[in-house]
Amino acid sequence: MLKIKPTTINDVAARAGVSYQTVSRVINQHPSVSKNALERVRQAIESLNYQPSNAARHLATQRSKVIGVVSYGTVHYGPAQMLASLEQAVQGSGYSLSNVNVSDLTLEEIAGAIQTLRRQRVDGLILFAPLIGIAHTDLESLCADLPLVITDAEPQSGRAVASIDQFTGGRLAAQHLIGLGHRQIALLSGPLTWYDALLRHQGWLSALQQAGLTPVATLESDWTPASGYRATAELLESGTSFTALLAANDQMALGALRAFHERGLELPRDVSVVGFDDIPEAAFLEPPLTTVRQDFSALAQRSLDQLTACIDQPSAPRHLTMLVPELIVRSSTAAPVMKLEPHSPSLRRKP
Amino acid sequence: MLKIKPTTINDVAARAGVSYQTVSRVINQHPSVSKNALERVRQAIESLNYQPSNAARHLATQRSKVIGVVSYGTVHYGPAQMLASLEQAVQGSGYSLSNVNVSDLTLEEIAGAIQTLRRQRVDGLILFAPLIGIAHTDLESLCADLPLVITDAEPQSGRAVASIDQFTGGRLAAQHLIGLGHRQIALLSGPLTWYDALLRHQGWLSALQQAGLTPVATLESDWTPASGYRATAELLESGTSFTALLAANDQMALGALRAFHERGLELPRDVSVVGFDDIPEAAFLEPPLTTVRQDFSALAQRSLDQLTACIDQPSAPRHLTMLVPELIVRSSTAAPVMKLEPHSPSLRRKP
DNA sequence: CGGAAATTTGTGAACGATCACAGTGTATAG
DNA sequence: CTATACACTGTGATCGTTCACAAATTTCCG
Repeated sequence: MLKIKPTTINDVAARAGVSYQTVSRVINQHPSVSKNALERVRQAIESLNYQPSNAARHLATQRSKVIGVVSYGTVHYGPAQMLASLEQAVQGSGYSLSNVNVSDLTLEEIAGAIQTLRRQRVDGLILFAPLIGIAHTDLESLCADLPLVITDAEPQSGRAVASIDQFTGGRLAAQHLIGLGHRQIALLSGPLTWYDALLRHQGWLSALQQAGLTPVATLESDWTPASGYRATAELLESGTSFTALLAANDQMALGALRAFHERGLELPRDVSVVGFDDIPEAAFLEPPLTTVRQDFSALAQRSLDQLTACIDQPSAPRHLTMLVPELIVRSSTAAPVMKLEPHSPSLRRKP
Repeated sequence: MLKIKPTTINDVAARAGVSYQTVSRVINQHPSVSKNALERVRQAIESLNYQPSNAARHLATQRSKVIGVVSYGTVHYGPAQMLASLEQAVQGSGYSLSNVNVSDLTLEEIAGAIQTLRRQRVDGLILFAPLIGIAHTDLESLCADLPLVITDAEPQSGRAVASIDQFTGGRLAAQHLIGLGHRQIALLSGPLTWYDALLRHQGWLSALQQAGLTPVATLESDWTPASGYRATAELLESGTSFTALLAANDQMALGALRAFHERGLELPRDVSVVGFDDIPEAAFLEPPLTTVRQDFSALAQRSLDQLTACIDQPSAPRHLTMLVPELIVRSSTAAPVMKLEPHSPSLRRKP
């Protein structure tokens, strides 16, 4: 298990015939270095392929230049996209990312993730785990005095929050259907332990309520196409009558599409469906899916900007950023067939 | 910009009334600590919410306990899945992951990524960037004496490689179509700068050749549904006659599906399509997609096992792991309609 | 050419942990 | 009751870097 020691600042100094401090100055672009020394040190660095040790630097400067991320469900489209966007956004900012993905939304898991990141002495924290059920006081004590930006969580006073306005997104989707004339609308939610899922759900309800409607059915499933399929199949079996379905993400909408197809129902003639996310597949489904697009890279950029602001100036005021998502109308939605027609479009109306 | 200093081993020692060394022993579970001291230190750690500094530890022990990852294209399904699986796999191994996603497959980008990871003094490297065009000698000098596992790259002697056997995957897909009786097969490749794309392509060709066939068309696009759609549309416009299409991933297959739909072609009656990846959506498309499934979590686990073996014992022999992907037959493939029938299934045959 | 100012360079201590070794104190044996 | 082993505890040096300060060198001006 021999391990060859990497070259250090001293090796470079010896090679260049200067003191280690001069090398340090070159690395940190300190102005008081003579042209001569600068050149020699540069060459020594080059020829030894020297890279300064982040750990030693961190120890000496008391800043790790690492931003911690606590994520959840990165196998799903939204979180995966968010993570990739964050990675993109830190490029060139001088920071690097350290991500811990929690497999469960328990307080223990979250606490464990934060502790892992504390051991790394991260300079700040971006939380994009839906924190329903985690008391703010717990979070407070876990993060202590760490600069923190929360994503996908309820706005809390005194905390920097950057979110996509899921509530408005939900309203947008529902209003679209209502505007088309739908009055019998079923809801296919994500797991309501996710803050996003809850907010989209509440957004739907808000719009329905405003139009004097109540959902004809409320289903909850787990974001996957399979669960969306099952839930929709059950709904159809139950004989509930509806003309439109609001799904909390595109994958579940896809499962629903499949359930409709299998029963010979056509979109948008027999049912309208609105998804959420605008996954790359959405435009190419049969039919192309009307959905709500979220701008993850903008969210990532904002989160990062806010966090770095907090790090540089802890006294700075905490902002609350809300990005409004965008409704993308495609072909999975249309006006419902007139109620007066003899062959009513309502599905399997109970006898 | 005041920064409250995190608690150190000395704070704990003072609190517990012992020396810092005793605290260190408790942290590292050294046996020679009296029950009394152990208990007091534990309480001090608890009440101060102490977390040892990884950086200081790293400096003293000369091991960072970090594994570096160089990835490419993590917005796409495969790489994203691989990354999530790796994250899953390191949980509890004592290591943590540091990922750098390169935006370009140039030598400079790769070199930059590796340097970033060298500054972190990673204990080992997992490369899952398709390294076509990067000379082995370059790689050799970049990684010097770092334990290294390569994924998605050509087998190199002396290097540990863990891959999914894309070539065989491609063969499987092609053989399936050939077995069904297809003889006019078009190919829809990914960008051939990706090693995976190239290998799948070669696998297809190999199976076709073995059956005495040549592809009726060869398209190359960029993994996205949109590009798959465009390529397929162009193919249809060109009037080329074919009964089946091999796509290098499911998303491009989806784009193709859409192009067929729009022209009134039905699957699998008029055309058969095989994808690659088995994305969660695949089973719910219209029609459910026949595809080739890759086991990313197995790949991640293997890569990690190999790497840790290399780290613990650099002299250990390098293995070459090949995971065979699995053909998932669904409803997008069927035997072609008989050629003898009056209304031939071949598409837009040139006059 | 002398001396002050400015520029450049070097020295010692610190960061927070571990390692190697040298002390304690207590029990066990002769 | 002394000698020896053993369990436990503490001290100094170290890892690779930066910081604060001091020393050495150069530049400038009268």
